[in-house]
Amino acid sequence: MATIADVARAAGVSPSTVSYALSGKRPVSDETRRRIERSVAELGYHPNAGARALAGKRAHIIALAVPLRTDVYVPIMMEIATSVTVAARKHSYDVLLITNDEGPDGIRRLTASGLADGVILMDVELDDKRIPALGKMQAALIGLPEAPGGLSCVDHDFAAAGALCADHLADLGHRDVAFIGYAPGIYRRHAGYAERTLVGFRARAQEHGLRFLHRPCEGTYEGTAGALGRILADRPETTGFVVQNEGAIGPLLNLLRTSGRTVPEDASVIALCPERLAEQYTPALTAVTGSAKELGRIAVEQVMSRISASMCGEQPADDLVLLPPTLTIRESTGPI
Amino acid sequence: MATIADVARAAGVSPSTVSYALSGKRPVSDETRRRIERSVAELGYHPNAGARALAGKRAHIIALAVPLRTDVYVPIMMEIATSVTVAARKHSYDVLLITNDEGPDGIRRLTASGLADGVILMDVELDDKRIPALGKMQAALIGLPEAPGGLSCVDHDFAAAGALCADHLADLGHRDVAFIGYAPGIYRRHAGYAERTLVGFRARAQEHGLRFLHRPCEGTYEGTAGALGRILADRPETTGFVVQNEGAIGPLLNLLRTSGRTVPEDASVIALCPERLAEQYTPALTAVTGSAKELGRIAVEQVMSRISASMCGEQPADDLVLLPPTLTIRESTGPI
DNA sequence: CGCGGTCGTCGAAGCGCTTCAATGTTGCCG
DNA sequence: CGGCAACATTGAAGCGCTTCGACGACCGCG
Repeated sequence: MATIADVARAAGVSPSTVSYALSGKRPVSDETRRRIERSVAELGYHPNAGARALAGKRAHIIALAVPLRTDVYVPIMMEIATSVTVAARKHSYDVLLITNDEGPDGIRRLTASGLADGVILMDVELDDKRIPALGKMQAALIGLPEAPGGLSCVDHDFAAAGALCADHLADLGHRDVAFIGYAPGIYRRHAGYAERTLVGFRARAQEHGLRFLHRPCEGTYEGTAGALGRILADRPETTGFVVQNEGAIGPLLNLLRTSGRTVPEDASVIALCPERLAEQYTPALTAVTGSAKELGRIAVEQVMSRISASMCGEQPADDLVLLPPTLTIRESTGPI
Repeated sequence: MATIADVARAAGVSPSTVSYALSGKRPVSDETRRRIERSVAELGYHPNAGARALAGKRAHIIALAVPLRTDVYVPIMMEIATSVTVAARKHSYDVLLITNDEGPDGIRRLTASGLADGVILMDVELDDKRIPALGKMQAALIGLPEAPGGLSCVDHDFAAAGALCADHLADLGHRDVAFIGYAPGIYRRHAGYAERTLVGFRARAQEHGLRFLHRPCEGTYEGTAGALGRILADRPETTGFVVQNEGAIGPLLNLLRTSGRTVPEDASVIALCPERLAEQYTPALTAVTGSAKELGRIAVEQVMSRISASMCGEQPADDLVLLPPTLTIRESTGPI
């Protein structure tokens, strides 16, 4: 394996010059730089990661803490993971995967060993036990904790998404609407995304003078049947439905059909879910969506900026980004 | 951050003794070891990863190359990724994520920089362009390439899975069966898993004297409708269906129902898909499954054994593991 | 009692890189 | 033409760890 000394010898300069030429931290004459670049290419030189980390005091690695939980829509997690990896590479960083089963200790280990310069925490809960473990480690959170003090966070603007749903249904003339949400356990756990969506929806629905019901719902056929049954029993005049539980979408459409309601003529359904999911139903679903890719990309920018700030001895600025959602009108909503 | 020297000072020994105590590469008296362990705990010492990699000539990191493709069932990928991470941690290894968009160069970079000691390639194709880039890097492949010469591979035994389907349908008395496969493009690409399943199914079906049709099928409602339509037109007496395309399962069940066939009374459906998927349909699907977790675990064992072999100067043995599939009988198959 | 052999410990070298202080070189101004 | 920048380059130190060879202490054996 070629070392920096090999390159230096081949280019007829000293190792330090090669280092400076490659890092650009000091000016190097064009002539010298060219010779060095040629030698690097010829020898297929790549700096040794360990040595670089040791001497340079940064590992050029960020850690990505993925959840083990499976009650979230997994493809989204994967999408975020790949967008994080791609975005990190743009900064010449690599991505280390850590799972929750090591718990907060995993994060402590990274901090203490200098393996990673920063962390991205996915699927952050309101009161996430991983946050205290961060210590001095630079971090970006995907999801909003209760107390984001001094941390960088990025998330979908779920409140805006909820509001968008209310707007759309109100615009179409619906007066009685129902919100079919996540499983009760999720609300009990005070998952931020679930609550914020609901709050946004509720507020805007009230502004529009809509009457509405919220029904938590397990993402199963039976769960959905129960939720829908109670909605139609409590308020049979309901014509607008908002679903935030991926598992309930298919059942809901079937149940509406079998109860004699045609979508979108008799009932409008609007989903809070990824594009791909919304498109694969019949009828294709009007949906409010956020970009998972964007989430990952921004989280990377946030850690990167924190890392470079902390390298310069500055106090990294905290930062909160809420990504605006998009409403895509498809075939499942219509005027009443 | 505490260093090995700090620990040594606190324990009243030399740094090398601490190193030996922690690695166990040389005997250390119980008394000394205890003092060292106490100091380690008190100081919260974790060896610096960079220094360890530099001096020890191994990074304690394996890379995991995940596909960017989305025409595979993503949760499986995620499951493999987490099981790899968990298994790697058991060996005190961490996992670095690399995506295909860097292509073979990404792998070359890892090899040259010594960032990773080994690689696991997921979703390996028959003629995978990443394989030549491996060079001297220790690797395990998840999936079977055309020429696994000298490499370690692990995959589901798709042929056995296909055979299991044929067995089950034959046992139940079905004589005319259909295999609803992946999209034609997948067969044209000669994806190993698709072909092997089909081969295994075909051979066993013939042994049982079954008559059967194979229909590639896009994973959409329309695609499935077309495939099923042709099957029922060509051979209306077909009563057994094997589906290997996740996207076709839902549509198939609906289509059978609307064509007046009750499952499992009039037609049996057996799916080649993950458990979780099979369970969520009504009726719950009889399915042939392999364990994704196991795939990841074994791949890790394979790289680990190769890494330690190569550290000892031995030639790592190649290894091929095909995981036997399991048939889980649920509600979608019955005697005819 | 002396010799070889363990056993436990230590000092020092070195892994490949970054970075600082210092050196040599050139060019410009007064 | 002397002196002082500014620039390009270098040697050497050191990051924190592993590992090798060496050393002293202690044991049992002849």
